[in-house]
Amino acid sequence: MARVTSFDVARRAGVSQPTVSRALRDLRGTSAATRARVRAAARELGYVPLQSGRVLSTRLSRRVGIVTGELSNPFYPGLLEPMIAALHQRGYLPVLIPDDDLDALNPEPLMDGSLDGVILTTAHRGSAVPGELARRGVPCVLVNRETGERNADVSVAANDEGARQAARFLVRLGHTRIGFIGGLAETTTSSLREAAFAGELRRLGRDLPSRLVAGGPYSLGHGRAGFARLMSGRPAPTAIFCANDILALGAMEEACHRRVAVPGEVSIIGFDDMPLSALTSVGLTTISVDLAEMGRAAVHLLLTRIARPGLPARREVHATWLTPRGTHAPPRPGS
Amino acid sequence: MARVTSFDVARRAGVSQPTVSRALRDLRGTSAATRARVRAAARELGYVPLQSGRVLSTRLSRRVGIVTGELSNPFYPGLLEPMIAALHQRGYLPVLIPDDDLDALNPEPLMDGSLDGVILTTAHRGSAVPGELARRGVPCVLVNRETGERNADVSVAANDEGARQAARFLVRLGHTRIGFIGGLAETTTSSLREAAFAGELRRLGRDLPSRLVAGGPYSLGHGRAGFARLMSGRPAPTAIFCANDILALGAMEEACHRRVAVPGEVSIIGFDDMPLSALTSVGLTTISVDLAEMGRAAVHLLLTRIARPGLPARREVHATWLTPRGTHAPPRPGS
DNA sequence: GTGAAAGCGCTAACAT
DNA sequence: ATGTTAGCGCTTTCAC
Repeated sequence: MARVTSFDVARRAGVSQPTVSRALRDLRGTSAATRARVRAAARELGYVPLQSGRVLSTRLSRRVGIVTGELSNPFYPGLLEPMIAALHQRGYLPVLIPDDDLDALNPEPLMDGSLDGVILTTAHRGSAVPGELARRGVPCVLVNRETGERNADVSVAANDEGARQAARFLVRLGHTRIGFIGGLAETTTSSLREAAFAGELRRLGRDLPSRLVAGGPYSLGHGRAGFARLMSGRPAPTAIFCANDILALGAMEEACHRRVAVPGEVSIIGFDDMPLSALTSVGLTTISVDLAEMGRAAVHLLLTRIARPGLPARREVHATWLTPRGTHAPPRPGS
Repeated sequence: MARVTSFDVARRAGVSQPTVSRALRDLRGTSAATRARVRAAARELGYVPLQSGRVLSTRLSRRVGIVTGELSNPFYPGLLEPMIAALHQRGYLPVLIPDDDLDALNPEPLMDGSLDGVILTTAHRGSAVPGELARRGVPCVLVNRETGERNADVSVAANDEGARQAARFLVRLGHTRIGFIGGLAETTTSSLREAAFAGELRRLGRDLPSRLVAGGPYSLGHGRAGFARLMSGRPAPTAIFCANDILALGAMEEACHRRVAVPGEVSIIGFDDMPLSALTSVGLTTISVDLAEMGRAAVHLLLTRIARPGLPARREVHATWLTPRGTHAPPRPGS
C-alpha cells in the first residue's frame, strides 16, 4: 500500500514527472492532450499530491492558524464560525491552537512553516507572540482583543463607545447604584470597556466605586462569583454591566440560584451579543457587535497581508449598538 | 530574513547537520556536551524546525483532521472542545474541515498526507469518505454519527436506549398524543432515535402517527418549522420528543413565538444534553450523553489506531440517561 | 558519538 | 510543449 506519487502517474501517462505537476495545476505550457492523459492517469491511480512535498517546495500551505480560547465559551464558536467559513471559501483550512489564557502558549507550531498566517483571538497586554511572529515574517492578525501596540493588523469592536452606550442606557433608565463585572484585566476587552464605562458614568454624575467592581477570567463561573460579590454589598446595585456576555450569563445563573429577580431587582447588561444571547429563553440585553463581520474582517486582513506583506498595519473597528432584550428595567421604586 | 535551518545551527555549534537533528530530539547517541552546545546555538539563532521537511521525511504530522458541522450549532463546540483538549494534551493539533451536510465534502485534504488521522462527526448512511480513507490507509474514527457499516472505529451514544427512555418518560407522565421532530433522515442519530422511540411507544400501547412526525436538517430553524407543523394539527400533541437539543431549542423558540406555554401546554424533550441546555435560562429536559467522554473516546480510538493500524474495529457506545429540567410536565387535564 | 550520503515528493529553473 | 536537473529541510542509514 505504498503511496502513489507523481512518478507513478508520469510513468502511466508516458510523460516526465514535472509534466504531471504542471498538467495537474493547469499551467500554461502543457498541451490539452497531455493534460487529459495525465488527468486520466491520475484519476485511475487515485493520485493525491502530498502536501508536505508541495509545502517544502513552495512554502505555501493554505493553512491558517487560529489561536482560540476554549470552545465551551460560546463566544469563541460565534467568532470562529464566520472565520472558518470565510477561510474555507478562499481555499484555506484552519488549524486550531488552544490557548486558555493561563498556561503560556507554545508558539512553535505557529512558526514551523506549516501556516501561511495566524489569527490571534486571545492576545492581551504584554503578549509576546505577535511581536515574535512579526520578527519571523509570519503574517498575523489580532481579532477581538489587542495588545495595546499599534503596529499590527486588528479587527476589534468599538470597546469604548460600546461601554459608553451601556452607561448612558443604564443612567437613562434611572439607575444610580451601578456595578461592573470585568474580565481578565490584561485584556483590552476588559480594560477599555471598564475605563470607558467608568468615565461615562462620571461624566453623567454617577460613580463606579471599587466595591461595585468585580472581575476575573472570562467564564460563567467568574460571572457568578462577581455577581455574588456585588450583590452581597449593602446597598446592592440595581444594575450591573458585564464586560461580556459570558460574564452576564454567569451573573444570570447566580441570580437565578439566589432567587434575585432579573430584571425586577437587578438589571444585567452584557457585551458582544454572541448568538446564544439572542435565544428567547436567554434574552440578554447587551451591547451588540457584528461578530460575523468582525471575524470575516480578520480573515480578510490576514489574506491581504499574506498577499502583500509590505502593507502598513490596519485597524478595523466595528461599530456597537445597544440591543434591548429582557434583562433590563428601571430600578424598582424605593430600592 | 531567510529562514534559519539546521545547517545554520550546525555551523554555529561546530557539528554536522544530522547531529543537530539528533541532539534536538534527544536521541541516544549524542553526548551531553554536544547536545548542550547544539541547544544553545539553536536558541541563539531562534531555530524552529520546518514542519514540512520533517513530515516529508517521517510521514508524521501530529495533526488530526476533524470534519465538523457548523460551530453555530452549539452541539459541535460541545463535542469538539473535549476532543481538541485531548488532542492538544497528546501533542496533536486539530485541523477543522467544515462540512455542511449539503455540499459534498472534498476529501483531498484528508488524504494529502498532512494528517495522521481523521475524526468524522458528520457521517451518514452512504458516506463515501470513511471507505476511501480506509482504502488509503488513513486512520479514521466516526463520532456521534455512523454510516451503518460495522467496520470502522466509532464512538456514539446509545441512540436506541436513549430514545426508549424518552418514550417511557413521556408515557409515564401520562401523555398520549406524542410527536417527534427528527433530523436528517440519513443520519443514525435521527433514524435510530426515531425507530426506537416509535417502537417503544407502540410497545407501551401508544402510536406515532405520521402527522405527528416532522423533520429536516439539524437546525434551530427546522426545529421551529417542525414545531409549527406539529402544533397546527388538531388535536395538537401534548408532548414532543426531538431528535436532538438543537431541534428542541428551535421548538422552544417557536413555542415562545406562538405563545404556547412550555411545559404548560406542551412538553419538549431533547437529546444530547449539550452544555447550553443546562443553563438555567434554557433548562431543557433532555436525554443526556456524556459528550465530553464521547469526544475523548473518539480521540483515544484514533490515537490507538494510529499506533496500531492492524487492530480490529472497535465500537464505544456511551450510556444515556434522562435529565429532567424545566420543559416537561404531565398533560394538562382535559387536553 | 559523529559525519557523509541518500532520500522523502514536490515545484522551479533551465534546456531543448 | 516537454524533459533534465536541482533543491526545498528534514530524518535515516551507513561508515568510521
